[in-house]
Amino acid sequence: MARARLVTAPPPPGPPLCVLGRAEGARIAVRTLAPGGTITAEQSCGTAELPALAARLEAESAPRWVLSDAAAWSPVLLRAGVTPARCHDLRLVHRILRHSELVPAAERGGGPTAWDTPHEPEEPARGQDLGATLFELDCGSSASHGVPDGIEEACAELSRQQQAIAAAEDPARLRLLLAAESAGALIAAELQAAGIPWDVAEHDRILTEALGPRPSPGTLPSRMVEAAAEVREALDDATVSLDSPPKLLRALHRAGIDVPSTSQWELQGKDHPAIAPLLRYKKMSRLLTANGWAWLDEWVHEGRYRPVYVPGGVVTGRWASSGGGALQIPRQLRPALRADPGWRLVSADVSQLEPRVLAAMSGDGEMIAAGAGKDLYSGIVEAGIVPTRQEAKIGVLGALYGGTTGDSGRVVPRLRQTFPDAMALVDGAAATGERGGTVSTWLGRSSPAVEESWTLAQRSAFGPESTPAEQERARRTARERGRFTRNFVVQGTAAEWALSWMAALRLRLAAFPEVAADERADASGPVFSRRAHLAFFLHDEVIVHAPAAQAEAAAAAIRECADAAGRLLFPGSPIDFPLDLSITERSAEK
DNA sequence: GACTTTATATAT
DNA sequence: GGTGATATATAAAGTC
Repeated sequence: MARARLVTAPPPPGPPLCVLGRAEGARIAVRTLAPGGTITAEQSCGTAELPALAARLEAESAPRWVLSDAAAWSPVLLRAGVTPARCHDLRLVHRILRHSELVPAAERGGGPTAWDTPHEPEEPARGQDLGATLFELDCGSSASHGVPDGIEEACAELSRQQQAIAAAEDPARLRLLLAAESAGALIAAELQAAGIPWDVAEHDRILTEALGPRPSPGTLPSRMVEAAAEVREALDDATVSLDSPPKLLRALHRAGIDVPSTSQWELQGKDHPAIAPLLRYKKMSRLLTANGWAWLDEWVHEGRYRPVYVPGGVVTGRWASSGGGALQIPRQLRPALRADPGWRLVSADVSQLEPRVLAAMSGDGEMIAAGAGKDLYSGIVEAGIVPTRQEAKIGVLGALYGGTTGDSGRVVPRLRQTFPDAMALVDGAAATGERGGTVSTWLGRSSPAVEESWTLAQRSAFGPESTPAEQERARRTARERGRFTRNFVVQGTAAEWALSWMAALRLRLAAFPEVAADERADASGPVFSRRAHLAFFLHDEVIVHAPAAQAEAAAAAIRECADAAGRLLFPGSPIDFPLDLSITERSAEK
């Protein structure tokens, strides 16, 4: 696997690097480096002058901005309307390099350093309070809990990272990943700044329809009160709490309903008059507590929902979010996403992203053909492999997740016959994981290594003095890890595709012309009110908020960038990534 | 009382 | 006797 490198890779061609960092006093230094690493210029300014200086350098040379943590620096720049085209996020890059199998172990860095600081969920991350980070920059408190942000520390870390990248097995591939990850950091900051256009009245209407009118504080909405009364009546227990699983479970047992838990899945199908109202109550309770009026008050201001996105927040490279459950917005509330007057929502999601990514990674011609230009699951049906689309879907998901029982267990062996290359890739990843090994995505993000205790437990379980229970437990944890690594390679590569898609799209949209002053969507802020911009991202789906006149062009850009992402990751592959795309004023409940 | 764990819901 | 991945959020219950 590891090929000897006989020559040092030449420095990559490309734009100059501008490293941003704190200098003496309250100054901020901007150090310009040629691609080879030599310093060609250095300037400094106060915080207030930074946006002007950054805007000038951006216009002059479109550098790659080297930022200790784009999440911390972006708000300062965005407030002043500066949107860097490219960046290198030292914190995110550090995390990838630390684990990547493409990087020789000696170059991955020793023990944890200040650069391993995880994303800090910023305290006032709600409302339009983008000034908080600027304040932190002013008073210098961010250094205490964030990554280092001094100019010398940033340059030293950059230099260390460049050395690790140059020593990597496939530097060009790794650079793609690092550029995509860094672009993601800029996109996340911009998504938060722009916000999701949110129709409070529509949200309130959905809540009122489902729950009854907004109740006074401390009381339940009328339809929940009614459902609760029906449940208590049917259980013949006038006081039982429906919100406490243990108490509810005991009450169900007293009424002769034999269920192991109070979950929806166990309840449905039981024949008892309490079941139907209880299930209704649970649905309503979920809506009220997760996305009710309190959520609306807390998270939506001036027609925008501004969640905090956390790029790379999931081990596989997927994004996480913090605040308001942005990635779990129930489909029921989708109609509350509504474009501003005169604007449109251009929504696009990739059909079967993960199976397509698997087909491309493995070069499985049969699987690529099954999805060519159409629904991949239907393609599997048409090829005569399974009788129904539903079975095709269950089988493919079983292959990605490691399902061995039930319906997926029955279908997966047939897929293994039909798509040997694709299945060999995920099966291989699972086998590596079961052995305690590390697997990597297409561009080189690697799964975390197992704990030493895990390896020891596995070893001892198969030694002479182990009990059957010990062996069984070891086998189970090994299989669990196999399912994790099996899924890691596909989910992680899909995340890389999605980042590449958005990174390209972001640059395309930024080049759109500005609309006239009276056509702006002011709530999106000074930067994003003037032209089509990204407004939402969810793993395989984007929503662009666009002036009506730019909606068609935005849709075309979304499609072209999906094609471009496919070619970037899988050059020469016939794989395609068809989109479901729509231009609407209001997001549709799917 | 502050903190952690469990149960249950949601998304892909 | 367990048998499908990755997550976040809430509230109740458990722990110190």
